[in-house]
Amino acid sequence: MVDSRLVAVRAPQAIAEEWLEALRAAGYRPTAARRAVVEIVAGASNALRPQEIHAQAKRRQPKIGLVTVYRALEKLEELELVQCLHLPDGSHGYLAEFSGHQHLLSCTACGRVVYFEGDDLSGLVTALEAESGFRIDSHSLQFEGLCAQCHAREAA
Amino acid sequence: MVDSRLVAVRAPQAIAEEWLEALRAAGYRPTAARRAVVEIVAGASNALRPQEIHAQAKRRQPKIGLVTVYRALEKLEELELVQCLHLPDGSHGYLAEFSGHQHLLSCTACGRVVYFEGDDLSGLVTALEAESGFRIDSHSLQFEGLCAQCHAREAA
DNA sequence: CTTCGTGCAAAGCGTTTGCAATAAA
DNA sequence: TTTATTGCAAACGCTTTGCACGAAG
Repeated sequence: MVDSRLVAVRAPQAIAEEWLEALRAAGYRPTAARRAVVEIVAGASNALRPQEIHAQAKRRQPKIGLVTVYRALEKLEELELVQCLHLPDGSHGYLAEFSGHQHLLSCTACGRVVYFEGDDLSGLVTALEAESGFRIDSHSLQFEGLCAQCHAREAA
Repeated sequence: MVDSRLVAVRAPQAIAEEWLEALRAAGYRPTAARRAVVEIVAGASNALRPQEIHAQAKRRQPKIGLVTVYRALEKLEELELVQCLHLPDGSHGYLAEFSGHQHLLSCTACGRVVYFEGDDLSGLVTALEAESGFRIDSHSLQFEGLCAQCHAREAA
């Protein structure tokens, strides 16, 4: 039996301030546009597409362009503050990257994402390396299903 | 400790004939274009992009179009003969789908793919369902690393 | 003033669709 | 002949790039 543990999420504002500080430390300017993107992604509980982030950001910064969102995400990804995941339709979703090695559980209906950690794949990795001759560097483990709300909605 | 087992691969020609028969059975016509695509994908040891398949297919069927490759892959995927995986750059790679639930181990250097089965994630799934409220439908587990050849080449 | 960031427009890429010509049943 | 299939071109959506304007240090 493998141990798992859902990950506690910190306050979005705290994360946002932390990210802006990290940007500053890396020599990037904490502009209004970047602040908007940072606050949206830090406060989201599911993976957001650049378009969705852009739509939300325009409510705060009406003149912000989609391109600026892409470029802000690029910086955040570079600093390992957000992670990018490939969605089924080929586009990308961005979400906060928490410390440590974690995996995702995503809802196929609403896109909600929950993180967990505590998988222990080391035994499998060792066995595979011995059998295949590969040197295994990384793995990705992702679960999909329906979250409680969507499950209830489906039943109705 | 989790058990793993590498998967034995059948002869490419046998797979190709099987796929053509499956297409026929599903009411699709086994045309020259489809034969080319089928033989290429069935004989590949790594995931191929539509463009790569097209390039190889043109050597047999010079007039074949990229679109035809996409449509052939669509049918093969529908019949669950090939599976499509999302590559890091956002494009897709296609490869033979073997029976049973299997996972991949891919080489980051050369693209070679090895399959394995025997992971047991049921305990983790049960624990996650209880903690998150999700109903988990599927999971994907993928390992990346360097295959023996590329590992040796890197050392040189 | 110098450097970085922005927005716009246009290009790039993988993929999909519309349609007339073609090949299979 | 009837129906599926093909190839071409064009459209599409997501993402990236070039460039001049604007803002931050």
